[in-house]
Amino acid sequence: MSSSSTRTRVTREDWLRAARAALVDEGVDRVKVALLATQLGVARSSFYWYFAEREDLLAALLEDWEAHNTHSIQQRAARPAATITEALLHVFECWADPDLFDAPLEFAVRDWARRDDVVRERLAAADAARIAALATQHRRFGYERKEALVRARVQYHSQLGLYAMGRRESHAERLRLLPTYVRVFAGIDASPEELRSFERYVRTLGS
Amino acid sequence: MSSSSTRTRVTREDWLRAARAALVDEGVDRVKVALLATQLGVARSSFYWYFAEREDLLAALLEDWEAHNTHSIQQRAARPAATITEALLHVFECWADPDLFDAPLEFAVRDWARRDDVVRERLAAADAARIAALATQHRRFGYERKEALVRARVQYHSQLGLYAMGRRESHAERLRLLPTYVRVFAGIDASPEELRSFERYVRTLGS
DNA sequence: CACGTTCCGTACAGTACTGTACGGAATGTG
DNA sequence: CACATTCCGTACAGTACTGTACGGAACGTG
Repeated sequence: MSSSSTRTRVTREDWLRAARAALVDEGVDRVKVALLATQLGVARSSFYWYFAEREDLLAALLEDWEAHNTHSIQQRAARPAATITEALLHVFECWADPDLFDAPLEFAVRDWARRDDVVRERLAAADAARIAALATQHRRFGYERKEALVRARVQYHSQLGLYAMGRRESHAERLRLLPTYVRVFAGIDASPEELRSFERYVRTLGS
Repeated sequence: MSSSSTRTRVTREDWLRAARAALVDEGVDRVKVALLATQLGVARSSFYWYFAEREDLLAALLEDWEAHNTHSIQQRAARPAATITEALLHVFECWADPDLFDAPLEFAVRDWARRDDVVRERLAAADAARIAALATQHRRFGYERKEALVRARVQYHSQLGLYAMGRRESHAERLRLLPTYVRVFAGIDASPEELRSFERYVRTLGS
């Protein structure tokens, strides 16, 4: 499936995948062309076919992260909903589905940002964009400007804090606490149908 | 004051200080003898007078962190108190005073732990020891085993989460929210005298 | 003021990277 | 089956580190 028509040994995607893995569990400083090459079983010159230099690889990694994680949130936040609780549950899909929001990658990037000014700015911009998306979502349901922003922040920060703890909630645990979370964030309860709909979504995911 | 009696250019403490700074704002992988040497304005051979090798420096850094941050919490948690609220406020001194709990160092070590198994184990042990100290503190005031542990965890995790956010509360903000925090953690309100006593402590700190 | 001790400068290996140059094997295309 | 294209192996510089060897300058002590 990943093989192109030629007898290409590794693709650009393979390099990116390996680099992302290294970034996530070893940090940027250990994303090295030489290491990835031996890991992939090819010479380093393959790398320089796909990328001009190491920096290009890191830039691509950052692009991917931004497009993926930030876009997932913006997308869910923009989805039409009848009530604020339904709208919130749409965003919650990001926290329940690793395919929508890649938490390990997110925190690897946050580490990276501590030592790289460019990344720090991109991260700050991403945080702002995500919170703005959540605030806009609230405003559509009548919250005035200031309260919408505060609620967006609380929601976003709470979720980041949970991830920062390294706490990996099971789907069961998540579903058990869900109604409470929603009540805290929205100020009102979600309807049983809304909760059931979210549960159905979670059940389509693995584990 | 830091100069010994000889014309020593840099001391072991100077190396440690510089290394700690590098660790905190660049990550372990950029704690390099060569860089610290130019930064301190001496040759690398000075380093090898004080340390056998780079690993020794890192080990010393880890020792310092553990002795400092963990010990501060254990110390405050063990201090005698008449009520649970007073006891809690003793621990809160750690969160208010950077000299007691070095948050930037704490998170630099947490990053480090992601890429080093030994550090990961030491960190896990430190987390456990700190939570145990807080749980023991609760048990002295009548909470039964299970509830004491849960309350200790909530308290510790909440504080770590706040730090993880990079949120730097001012002393004023901290004092304003303090009564609420205490009520949440202890389940009851602190007395006005207890709160005043804590405020006096905070006022002895800079800024 | 000899003399040992403490600390550091210089010089030498050795390793682990990055990026470049070039050639060649495998494939698709006329 | 020429022939260009795609990809990668090998070889060559060059840089940034680590650790070692050794000598010497500066001070403390008898």
